[in-house]
Amino acid sequence: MAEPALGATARRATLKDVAHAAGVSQSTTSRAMSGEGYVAEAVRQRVLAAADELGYVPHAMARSLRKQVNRSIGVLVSDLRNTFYADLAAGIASRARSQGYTMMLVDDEGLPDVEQGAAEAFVATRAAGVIVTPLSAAVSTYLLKQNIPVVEVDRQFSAGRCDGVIIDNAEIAKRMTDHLVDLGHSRIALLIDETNWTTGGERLAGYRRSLRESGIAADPSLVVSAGWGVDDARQATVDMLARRDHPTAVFAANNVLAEGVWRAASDLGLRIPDDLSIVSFDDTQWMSMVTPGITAVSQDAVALGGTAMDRLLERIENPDADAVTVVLDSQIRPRGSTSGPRRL
Amino acid sequence: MAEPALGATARRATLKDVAHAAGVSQSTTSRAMSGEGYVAEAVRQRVLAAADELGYVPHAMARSLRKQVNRSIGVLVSDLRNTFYADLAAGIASRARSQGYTMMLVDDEGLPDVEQGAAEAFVATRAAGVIVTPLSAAVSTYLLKQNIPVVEVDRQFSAGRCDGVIIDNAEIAKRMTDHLVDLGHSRIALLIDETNWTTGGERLAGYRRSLRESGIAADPSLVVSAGWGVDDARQATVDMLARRDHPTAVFAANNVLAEGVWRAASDLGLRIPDDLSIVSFDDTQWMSMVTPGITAVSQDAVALGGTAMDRLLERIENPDADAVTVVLDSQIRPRGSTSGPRRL
DNA sequence: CAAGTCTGTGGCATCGTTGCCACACGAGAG
DNA sequence: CTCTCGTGTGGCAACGATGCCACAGACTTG
Repeated sequence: MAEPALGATARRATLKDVAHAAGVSQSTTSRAMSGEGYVAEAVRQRVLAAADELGYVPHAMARSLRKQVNRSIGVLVSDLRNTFYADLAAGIASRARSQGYTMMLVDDEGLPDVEQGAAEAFVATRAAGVIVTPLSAAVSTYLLKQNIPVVEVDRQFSAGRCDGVIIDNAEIAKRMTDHLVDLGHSRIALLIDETNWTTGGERLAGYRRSLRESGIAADPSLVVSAGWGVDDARQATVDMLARRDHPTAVFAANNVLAEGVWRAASDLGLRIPDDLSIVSFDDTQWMSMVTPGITAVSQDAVALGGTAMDRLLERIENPDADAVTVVLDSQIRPRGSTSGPRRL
Repeated sequence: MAEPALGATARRATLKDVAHAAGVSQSTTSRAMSGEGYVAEAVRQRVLAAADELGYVPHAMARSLRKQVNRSIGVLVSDLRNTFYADLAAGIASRARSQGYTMMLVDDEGLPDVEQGAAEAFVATRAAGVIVTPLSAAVSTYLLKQNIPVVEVDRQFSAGRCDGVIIDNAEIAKRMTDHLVDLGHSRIALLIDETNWTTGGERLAGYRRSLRESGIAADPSLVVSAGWGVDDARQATVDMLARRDHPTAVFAANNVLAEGVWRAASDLGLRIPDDLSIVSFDDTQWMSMVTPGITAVSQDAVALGGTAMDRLLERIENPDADAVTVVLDSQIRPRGSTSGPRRL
């Protein structure tokens, strides 16, 4: 390939330039490059050589404009710095790439304004589809109205109106709570960030169902709203444990909260699980490395992302099929952070 | 905004449609929407109302084609599942968004073919610029030849030919090794994945320089090439520690390797730091949570990404300025994983 | 030998925007 | 009364690629 002309404005080569260099028309050049339609072998070679010589790369946007198709998708996640979302993105990216799609990624940082802006950007670029961990029903509603296929992943706000890929949060949260109940705990705290999303809502519902079915009176003061950060969760835990009727076990509703709980326990010099049992939603790297390990609900975020991409591709293929919600498996990984409550 | 007509093909509204609905020409509509040029206030209102009514969203690609500018950048990282790269991407994403750029993200999974493919995709979409953690000089060379601004981050293969944002790997690796030497270690292993990238190469160089300046004979068998995964590193560590002349301290060249070392030590029932001192490059979440904590080199990946984006923006602004390499700060976080060697 | 088929090529409209240019109209100046 | 000017509007040619269509030869077929 030739070096760009020094000093020259170095305009990028277009089809026209290639056509001119090869001494044929644009139509023929286009046919030669794409392999569609009749082109004499000698001419094809000449065109290909000219294209290579000029370092020609087809203008994807021009092509996309003309063909009215776009092989790029939008992905909207809440926090790339959280491994859960990063893994999700990795799963989507991997599958998208293998299917020849490019991925526009936006981290909305939990801000609805950013989410809305990203959705508009996806519409503006005429994305073939969007995968989103939604903050509310607004995104999906907007995108569907704009006729863009949407897959909600992790959380669901538009079940029935668009596809979703989730795990059974209520069921697994119930089973996790059952585990603590079976060990003899009756004062079990749930540390949670929000309960308006389906994730939080269902985890809370599962927790409550477990207690109810076990005949344990639910104490509302044991459902603690921590904020969004590690330090908030740490503080909330310290406060909670300072109470006279403190819990003997804590269920952290996600990995960030779990870190806060763990650090609080560490600050307070509590022995786990003797002084306090800890379980968590989301199995992150550190939970299998600390001593004792943290018993956690494990969901495969990469698979979640890959499945969401599969769903999106099928939806693009077949836009009018009924909305599908795929429920992936999740497991409880029992580790050392749980035991029976210490006798008071 | 109106619902899309049921059953109708629901073609997305274009400028033409808005113009027709407002009863004016496309030119006027364009002017009304963009605010450039003369438009009577009454007409502008009418156009805006029509646009809103039709749910009109400008076609970014058509605009980009016509205006010959593109506010989107390409980002190419090696492994989104590694928090280092995820944080890097988060830093880029945040800054890109605030500057009104969209981000196309590709995870090359360490594969040169994927890297090259991504570079071609970025050229095809006429990205305004690219930020890359390169696998070789090939990407930058290719993109620069195509006249696309490039910033290399974390690693550098084209110093002087394009911008870079890195830390001083050699210096900090030397200081980390010094720390071990100061504690009395003389058999210090370096567990490393590769030494061809500037990261690995410089970390090795720093390690060697420290030993040389401390008058410790370098034992080549103590520089161990582990593979890329945790299990490879774990196995390599087990093998290394089984040797008669095993090291008393291990320097893991990144967080993945460190996990392998840590798990191996755990498997072998070694007490840290009494039986083995461990230090690591890259300070990941778990290193401050395990007991004892792992002494590590901490670099702010989010800041690295943000700075790379800043660099790219300046480069786009001023394409002909000399190439700049920004060196960010890094620190050693001393924790409990290091002490003097046990007397044999 | 006329009609039809197959191969190979170029012309041109089109995708959705933008922005230059021309033009139209009313007001104010000479 | 003409001339200029400021305002407001529409026509039209790009941007880069594609694909329909027409057409030109060479060849087969009845």
